[in-house]
Amino acid sequence: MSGFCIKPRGSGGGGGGTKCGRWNPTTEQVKVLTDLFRSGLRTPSTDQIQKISSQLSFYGKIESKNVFYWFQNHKARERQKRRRVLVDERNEIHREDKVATAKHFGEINQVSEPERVVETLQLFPLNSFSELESEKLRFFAKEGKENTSFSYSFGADMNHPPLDLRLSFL
Amino acid sequence: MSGFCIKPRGSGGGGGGTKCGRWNPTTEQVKVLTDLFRSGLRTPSTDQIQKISSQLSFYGKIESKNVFYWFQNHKARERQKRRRVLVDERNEIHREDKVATAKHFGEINQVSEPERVVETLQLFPLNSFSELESEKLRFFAKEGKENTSFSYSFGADMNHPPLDLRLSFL
DNA sequence: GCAAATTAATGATTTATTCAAG
DNA sequence: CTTGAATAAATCATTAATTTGC
Repeated sequence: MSGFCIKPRGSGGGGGGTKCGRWNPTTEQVKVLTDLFRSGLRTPSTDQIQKISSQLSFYGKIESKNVFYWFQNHKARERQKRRRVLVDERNEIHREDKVATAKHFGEINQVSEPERVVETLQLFPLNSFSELESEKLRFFAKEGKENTSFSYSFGADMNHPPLDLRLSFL
Repeated sequence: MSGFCIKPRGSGGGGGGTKCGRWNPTTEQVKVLTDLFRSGLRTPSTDQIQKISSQLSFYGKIESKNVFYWFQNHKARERQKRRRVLVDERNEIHREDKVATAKHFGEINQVSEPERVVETLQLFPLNSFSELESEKLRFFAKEGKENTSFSYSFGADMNHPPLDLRLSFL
């Protein structure tokens, strides 16, 4: 009966010799976990975690928390991956915001001049909405009680205007 | 005159499939909106919506109603997400065994004197957790009952046992 | 071929949010 | 308004891949 994890880590010092520092899943374990994930399992319940762990223990040392962490990490990193792809697409396509992705393969209207009409936007009637909007938006026409001011400052990208949102809410 | 959206085609009968019909927020816009949401804003007033929209128009085409809908949708979806989690929990566990939380694992660091009680770890039984873990994983500390059976079959490698995962999901 | 050095993956922790009870 | 519950995001840390010099 060789111990599983003999010594997590020495307290001080370099904590060097960590032998059994962390779970190292076998390929079988990873395969099962991945398939479960692909089957749609995202955040297994405690019950599920226990069962999975129990089953996977056949293939090697494993604890429930490993399963828990695995799903957390895998889910997060899949999402991260997706997000990055989307961001890349957005960045590469342009900031011109035309719906470049013709998901709807409908008639591709050649918006030859999307041309940001920003200037017009600035003229946007600041105290009334379009008809359509007014119908929907008059419901919250109850103005809020402005108390504090909220200033929003951007990170570092000076590509955009300074934009300090001085909104009279919050 | 909501003419930001260049009408791709006046025809269209129901005015349906307008290509430009849908607002496509830029990452900057989303960032600002998200930050506002995180700052506590849930249902902005008309004034607030106008100001936000006005500011965000710097980054691309946007209308007030977009802001309005964004907040409505975001709020609703956040809530929906929570509800969904709760429902899942209730359906699958509906007991004291809450969902595994990472918070409950965290204890390793703060211990003043870790004390090499590691040997206990060696006793780690395959279907229960060590004391240390049990403290953290007490949420796992319940064995499940098997409702449905989920049989998992491996590819080809017979190096492993049959392994039929009997999990109560899917 | 082989280790030391470096880089890429990924397991494990910590931190910041969210909604909603009390 | 405060706090409980539960992440998910961000981060830390260690292991495996790989590169490199010999």
